[in-house]
Amino acid sequence: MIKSKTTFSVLKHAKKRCADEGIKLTAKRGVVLEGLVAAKKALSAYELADYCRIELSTDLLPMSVYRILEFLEKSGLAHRLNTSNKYIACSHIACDHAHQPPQFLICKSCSKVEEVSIPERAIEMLSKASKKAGFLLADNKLEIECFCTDCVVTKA
Amino acid sequence: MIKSKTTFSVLKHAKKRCADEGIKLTAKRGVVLEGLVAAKKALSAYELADYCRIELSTDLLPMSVYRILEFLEKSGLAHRLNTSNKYIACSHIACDHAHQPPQFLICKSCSKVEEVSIPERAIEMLSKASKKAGFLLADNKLEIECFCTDCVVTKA
DNA sequence: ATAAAATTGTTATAAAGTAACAAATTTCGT
DNA sequence: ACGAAATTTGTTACTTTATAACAATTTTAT
Repeated sequence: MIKSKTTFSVLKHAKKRCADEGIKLTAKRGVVLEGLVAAKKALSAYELADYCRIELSTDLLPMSVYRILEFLEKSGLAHRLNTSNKYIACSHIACDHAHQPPQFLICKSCSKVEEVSIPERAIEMLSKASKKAGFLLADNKLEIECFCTDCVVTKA
Repeated sequence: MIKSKTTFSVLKHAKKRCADEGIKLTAKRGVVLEGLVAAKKALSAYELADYCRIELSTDLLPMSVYRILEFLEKSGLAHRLNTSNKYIACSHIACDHAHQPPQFLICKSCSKVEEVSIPERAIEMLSKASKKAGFLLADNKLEIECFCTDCVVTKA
């Protein structure tokens, strides 16, 4: 399989970042991350295991995939989408600056995911409304169910 | 088991509403809804089956529970929380007026759930940010991960 | 009363996720 | 470089979550 320039470049950044921060990106972890970056969409742990086996010639048991995904998430290289039980590569791996907790727009129809940053002001309003109800925002992560433009068009 | 006044009252409202709207709230569906209302928290389908068996003396196979929950959701009597794969009774069963799509504050520590309505203005901001990224909000449902006051206190 | 539709029962199985422990590898102090 | 400790990976078994497929029953409407 020929790695796209983009995937290659993202992985290079990831490796550099791990080296800098003392995060151990082992061979297997690298493969899982590569799969996630190359897939360019959210994948379940099992789908990712399939992807690694078929596209990257690396056999991985689900248990290993889960463990590695947990690691990648802690290291900020991947995100877990709780609404779909899938994982997606962080879209900021190749950036060097720090980032806000992400918000995700998830297409209900085709599962396309976009990582965005909604205005600070909107978060504040959520925070305020929560506080009023006796809750404190855990983080500013948000998973928002949407339809992407493509799916809206084809449906109309 | 002695039904609390509240549960009883909510169920009465639910039955009336179903009668009015031609929704068939059968005996089993009634039991599942009763369990959900009485539990006063989000339950998985399996937890709910246990609850119905133990507290309400009604045996229900998971398959049935899932089917009934699907029905209750369509009828607006219950909500499915996608982030936790659990279900919760709609907090507006006893009201008669129409309601907005709900937002949920979910305690990451104790799973307590509060159904709220965040300000229209906040939704607008989300909608706008989404549109900018090429997504259309599917509905205004939102599941927000929080810590409830109790859990924040006990942790501090 | 009876055909059609809706609901429920039943069995089996798929899919998602985790626990527990063993083996291998890496790290680090001496 | 050597061996103890820590980390990572392999392996097996299992739990939890969810659905498919079809049969039996009940309800609804004509």
